[in-house]
Amino acid sequence: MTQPAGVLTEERILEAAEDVLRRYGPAKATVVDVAKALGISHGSVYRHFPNKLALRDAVARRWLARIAEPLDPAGDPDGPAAQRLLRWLQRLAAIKHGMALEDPELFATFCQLTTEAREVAAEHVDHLAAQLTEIVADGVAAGEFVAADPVRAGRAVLHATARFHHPLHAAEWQDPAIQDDLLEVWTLLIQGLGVRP
Amino acid sequence: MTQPAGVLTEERILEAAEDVLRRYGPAKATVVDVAKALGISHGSVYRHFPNKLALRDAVARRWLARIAEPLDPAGDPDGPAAQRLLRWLQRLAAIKHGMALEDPELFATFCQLTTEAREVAAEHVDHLAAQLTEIVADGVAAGEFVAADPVRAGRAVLHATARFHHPLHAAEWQDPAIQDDLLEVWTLLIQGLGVRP
DNA sequence: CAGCTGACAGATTTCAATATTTGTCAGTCA
DNA sequence: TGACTGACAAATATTGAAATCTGTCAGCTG
Repeated sequence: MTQPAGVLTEERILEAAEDVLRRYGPAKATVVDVAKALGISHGSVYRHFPNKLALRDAVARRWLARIAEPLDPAGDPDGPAAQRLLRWLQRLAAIKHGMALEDPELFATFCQLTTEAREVAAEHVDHLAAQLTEIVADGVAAGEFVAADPVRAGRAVLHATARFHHPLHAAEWQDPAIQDDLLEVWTLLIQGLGVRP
Repeated sequence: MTQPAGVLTEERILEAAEDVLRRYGPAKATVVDVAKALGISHGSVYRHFPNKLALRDAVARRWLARIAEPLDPAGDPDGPAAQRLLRWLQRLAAIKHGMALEDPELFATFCQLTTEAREVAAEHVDHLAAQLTEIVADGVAAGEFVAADPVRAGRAVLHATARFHHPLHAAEWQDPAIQDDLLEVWTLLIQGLGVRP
């Protein structure tokens, strides 16, 4: 429980906080627990974070950044934009669905944390939308897509696929048809109702 | 509290149950309350509904039917399918957003009831998807849309617009930009990324 | 003196006793 | 006879006293 010293950095506090949240869940995790895990008094934690909420927000931010990082379109630059878009959506869905299936309790913790940290979640949404914008813009540059405003189009794609990545819909991910549903929505988005296939 | 007799019909019990749910909320509403409102003993309620859950499901079913009814595409048969689709989506959104804004407590009751009654909610989703399918099929018949399978397309449109009508997203409806977001998604769905405007 | 401790007040949570509710069923009543 | 009652057991919810937690700060320590 008492960890050998080293400097007390925000990083180390976050590490411990994440651990405690994992172990006890969001309802039971206390600042005292975090301090105990670090072998310090809980007062010290307040030297680095103004309050418990800020600490939680910081944990949520790290968590979400870790999700967005491997999705960066720069990591998958080849092929038609339509296909890259599909791969991006499927990867995002796979990450979330994986979390939800493998460790439902941890996922619940994650959900609660992120829905409470509205600001942080909004940043994350912006980040994801920006990644989609990049793909759409590439598609436009390649003459593959027509989009007057790739920024708005990127956001619209994210919104249209909320059911497949928004944690609120986690319960629906149990249904194996969810994969097909995503494909179907993607098809609509790409082709539009007005285009011959 | 004690209502004059008349025959004790399921209809009257549902009426009373809905009233009690409205008044007390889902957490406090008891079968005893419902019986009291009808001036009967709570045992009598169990003569018509096997248990409390079935009673709640029945209330939820009525509630959802009342939402779906005015949306019937047969009530708005004129104009291009794309416009009818937009009107349908906007009407659905307006109904839900209106409930959420005007009487948040009642809406919360409604949400809890429907998320607990998974079966009933699924029926409702099917019902809405069928209405969308109708519009899409009309569009295809008129040569306005191309959709290999209007049933799947209808479902896809409903899924793609979940953010705008699914009660889970109610918190996001506070943002006035939600109207524009819907328009944007609709545009994508109708035009597709691949069509010149 | 910068970084930490630990005692403290007020807010929040826990826990166990107490009360209410659900669902059943033998019996009443018209 | 068939619709209804009301007493009952088991499950669930409420309550309030006790315990814990959050956030502060005066003072310690290296």
